[in-house]
Parts: sequence; structure tokens; C-alpha cells
Amino acid sequence: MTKPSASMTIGVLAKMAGVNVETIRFYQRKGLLTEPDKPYGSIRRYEDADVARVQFVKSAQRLGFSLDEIVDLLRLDQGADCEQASHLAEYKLSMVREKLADLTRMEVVLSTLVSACHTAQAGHVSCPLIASLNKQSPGE
Amino acid sequence: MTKPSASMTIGVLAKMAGVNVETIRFYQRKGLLTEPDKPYGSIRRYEDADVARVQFVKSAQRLGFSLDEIVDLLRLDQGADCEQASHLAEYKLSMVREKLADLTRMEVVLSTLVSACHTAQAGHVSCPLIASLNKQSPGE
DNA sequence: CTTACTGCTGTACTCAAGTACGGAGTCAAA
DNA sequence: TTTGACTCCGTACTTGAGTACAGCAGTAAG
Ligand SMILES: [Zn+2]
Ligand SMILES: [Zn+2]
Ligand SMILES: [Zn+2]
Ligand SMILES: [Zn+2]
Repeated sequence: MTKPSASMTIGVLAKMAGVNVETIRFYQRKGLLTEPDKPYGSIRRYEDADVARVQFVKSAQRLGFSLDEIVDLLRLDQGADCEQASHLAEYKLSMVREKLADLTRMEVVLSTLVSACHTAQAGHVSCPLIASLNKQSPGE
Repeated sequence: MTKPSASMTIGVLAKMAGVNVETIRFYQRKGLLTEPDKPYGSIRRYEDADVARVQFVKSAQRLGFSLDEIVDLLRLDQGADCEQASHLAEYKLSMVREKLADLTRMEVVLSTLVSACHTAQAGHVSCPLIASLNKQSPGE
């Protein structure tokens, strides 16, 4: 730490986080990001923590969490309401594990498919993709 | 063929597949599902393969594929255009692997969080969630 | 000071993936 | 044969996650 951290404008923040400026503002409206109050004159300044925050949102999103769920996840970090927080985390964890199972299956199927295509170029029949995915029950 | 296979109405198909009737029709419009031409009188009949198809779509969707991508995946099954198909599969595979890595990280983080909450109920500080997720670069 | 960028605010638009609904027609059970 | 449930078709609405834009304000360079 020690350093008071860059203090960047919204444009720089967006660039750092790899998102659109409008996305930053949208996240602020959603409560995913608190907008710092403007200091002296008029324009707001952001710091490294904000970049981290946006990246966190993006990561969680790639894992299939909705923005509303991410708001919850972010609250977990406060450590407040530990009882409730831990149950939310448990719930998310079970979702994550389901997805992991799905993805693992998909990985097998796709890599099989790829090597089948690459090796048996001639005369290979229909891919095992559908058959394989159909074997799993909906679950949720 | 032998068995003409159940031959169900759209309502039954929807129920079997665990989706809304409207969703079936929507998928037909999207080309994810071909609508069978109505036989004698007027109403269309579906078979087990259609249930399987819808379930396939749902599975693929849970893995983060868009409906448009799923149209492509379904084309892979035709075995036609093998060269192109295998490259699509490779691409999807790389996406799947990225997600797997993300999820694995998330799994660790969440389960750590859960056990921290459950064991050290008193006086535990802020969760490692954000810190941990921030360690990964965007990647895509 | 003027000019060219941003930034700020608010509203509106887009796109994906459905959902809902109105006004037909069809069909089977009572 | 009438009734009630279901189907069909088309169009419209909704939700989530942004994106775009218009109009004004602040600021930095020439
Ligand atoms: Zn618990
Ligand atoms: Zn092939
Ligand atoms: Zn290849
Ligand atoms: Zn806790």
C-alpha cells in the first residue's frame, strides 16, 4: 500500500479494467461500484481498488453469476452477517460444483470430437456430442 | 424405424424437456428445433428425439453457450463440413477449459470461505474472495 | 481566451432469451 | 354435441446487461 494509489479518471479506470466507461457508470447505478464523491472541483477520481472491483465483477460473471448475485458476493467480503453470508457461499459453491461437473463432461466430449475429426477425417460418422450431453439429467 | 416413437404434443414435449411451450416455439423459430409438419388433421406431433434435442440445448446453455453457438454445435453433429466443424469444436474446447480454470479457482475460494465462516464464527475478518479472484488476469 | 477533450447526467436504444396473450382451430371426454 | 383443454400463429411485452447519445460543465494546451 503506502502509495495513495494513482487516482485516475473514469476513462482510465475503464481502460485499466478493460470495460467501457458506460459500463462503469452502469455498475455504479447497480451498486456494484460506489461512485466516489467528487473532490475539489468537479470530476471524480478512482483508485486501484476500483479496477480490482470491476475485474472481480467480470470474473464472477464469467462463472455465470448475475450482477445481482455478485452484489451478494461482494457483501460476503464485508464479513458482516456471517451466518447468512456463509449460507450464500455454500449455495454458490454447490452451483459452482454443478457447473464444474457439466464442464468436465463437455471437455471430454469436445476433445474427443476434435481428435476424431483430426484423425479419422474420412468416413467418420456423427459426433458423440449430442448423445453424450443427453446422458445428463437436468439436475436443477 | 419400426417404432414411430411416442408421438407427443408440444405440451407434453415441453413438460418432458422441462421448459415452457413458448420456449419450444421460440427454439423452432431460432432453428434449434425443426417443427414437424402437421400430419393428417392439424396438430403437430413430436418424438423422443425432440426431447433430447431440447435437453441438449439446455445443457449447452448451462455451459455458457449462446443459442447461436448451439446452432453451430448442432451442425457439428451432422458430420458435414468436418474441417470447419473440428475447428469450431477446438474453439469451444478452449473456452470450456478457460471456464474450468475459473471455476476451479472459484470452488477453492468459496469452500475456504464456507469453512472459515463455519469454524471461526467469531472474529474472522474479511473473506479472501475478492483478493483471490483478482489474481486472475482477464484472459479474454 | 479558445478549442478540444474528457467527464457528468439523464434518457433512450439494443440484443439475447424468453414470456405473455389474443383470437383463432382441433380434439377428446362426458 | 357441447365443453374444456390444448394447439397454432402472430405480435407484443419483459428482463438482464449493457451501449449510445445529447447537452452541459470542467480542465489543459496552445
Ligand atoms: Zn452452513
Ligand atoms: Zn468431423
Ligand atoms: Zn484443427
Ligand atoms: Zn463469515
